[in-house]
Amino acid sequence: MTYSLRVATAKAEETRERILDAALSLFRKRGFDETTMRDIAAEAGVATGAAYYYFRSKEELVMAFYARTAEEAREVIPPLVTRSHDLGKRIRGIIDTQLKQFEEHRRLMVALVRIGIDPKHPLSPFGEETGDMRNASIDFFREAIADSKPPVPKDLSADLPRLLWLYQMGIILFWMFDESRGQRRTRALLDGTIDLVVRLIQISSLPMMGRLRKRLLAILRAVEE
Amino acid sequence: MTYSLRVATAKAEETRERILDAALSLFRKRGFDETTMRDIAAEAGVATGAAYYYFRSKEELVMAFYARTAEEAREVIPPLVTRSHDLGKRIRGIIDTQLKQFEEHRRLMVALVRIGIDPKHPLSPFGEETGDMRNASIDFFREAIADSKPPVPKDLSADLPRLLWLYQMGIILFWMFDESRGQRRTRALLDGTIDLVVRLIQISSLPMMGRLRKRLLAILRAVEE
DNA sequence: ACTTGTTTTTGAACACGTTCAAGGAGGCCA
DNA sequence: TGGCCTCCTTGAACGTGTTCAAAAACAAGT
Repeated sequence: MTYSLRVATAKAEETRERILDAALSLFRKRGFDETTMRDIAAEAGVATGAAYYYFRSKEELVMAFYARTAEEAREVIPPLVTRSHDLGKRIRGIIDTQLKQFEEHRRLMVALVRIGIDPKHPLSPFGEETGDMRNASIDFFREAIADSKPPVPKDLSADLPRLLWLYQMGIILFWMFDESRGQRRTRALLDGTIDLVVRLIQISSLPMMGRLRKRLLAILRAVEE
Repeated sequence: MTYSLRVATAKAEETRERILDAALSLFRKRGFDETTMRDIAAEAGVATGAAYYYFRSKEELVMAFYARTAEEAREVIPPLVTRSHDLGKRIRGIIDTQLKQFEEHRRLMVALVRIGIDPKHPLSPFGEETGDMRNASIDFFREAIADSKPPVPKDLSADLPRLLWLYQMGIILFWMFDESRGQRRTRALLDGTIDLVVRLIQISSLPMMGRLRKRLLAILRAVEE
């Protein structure tokens, strides 16, 4: 799941990397729309068509970047989660890490959203092709709610990770378009809502709230069919 | 705010309408991406460039459709809201009406979302240029919470309409990609969540919950700066 | 009717994402 | 060495959204 087509030899791998690096460098300097595939190929010192030998589309270059960071995350996040039992801190840690990874290319992710919001598109975060990456990401949250303080009721533990992942996607979306200095509006949103999420889980854990939990889960089921 | 450029004469208005109708007809038959501007112009019996005299881009053709339904909504929704005091029914009515309006062109709206999700784009529902339409839409909800059963606490009445509008946008987004028969997953989502929203407003209205309301509003302020 | 200015229409031209047929480059076996 | 196969590379060509200079149609004043 490295989002690259055919790479059999070392030289090919090197070419692919050169193209991806050229692309990212230009994207950062001029923006996604302002960079042409011809530019990228020229910068990488190959013919125009070469990029399409390794990447199916311009957007897939961005996806390759995303996949690269996702691999990094798989090494960074798990140890981070075990560092504390506080649920809020764990969630915050996961999200902060991802944001930091994307930081340099914040606006670039817009290109992914534009096409990815349609679940039918191959590169959609909701689609099939990205399933492995998505599941890995969801598993971060699965780890986070295991043995956490406050504890998560058993009947939520199957679905909550997916809901938290969705929450994370929302935050990232907001962050991408947050032009405030240092993206401090996103900080405010995180500060306010993570607390809320944890509190909500806590409240719904009360014995008297079993009915509420069942109702919420029923909605979730109905929506997912 | 009709999303049309220069229309000085009646004949021009007629040409514009012919182009828009040709576009919508083709979009519905073949889909947005599969329809070319040359197709549209040919169908309307004009030269390729003519479409760009009336519409700034292919997407603006979709926006013109959206604006058209928005005008319709302004006539249909207000009387509908006064028909009942039940907050849930009112909200449901507003959303159902919009969905019905879009029904025939459900997948078409994807084209708007793709570019509109970026608040910087002129056609974004969050941007400046669409402000009038957005405000009109928000006002539907302002009417809905006035004199409603259950009543809405005063300190929420300024912000709640915008929040409900956001909720509606989320529902519409979900609906656009809902391929279940008759979009019944969206129905399930509505059935479940409208009740929840109303219940939430109800609970937060309890006198003891003044602090919670203040906290939520503080988050909202911080996020909006 | 002629002039002048404005609105509308035209279709060629441009830029860019993408495709593809053709041609190396390098290995492997006879 | 020659033949063959796979992997990689090339750059021209295609389709499409969009622009634009020029022409046509029209309106109004004289």
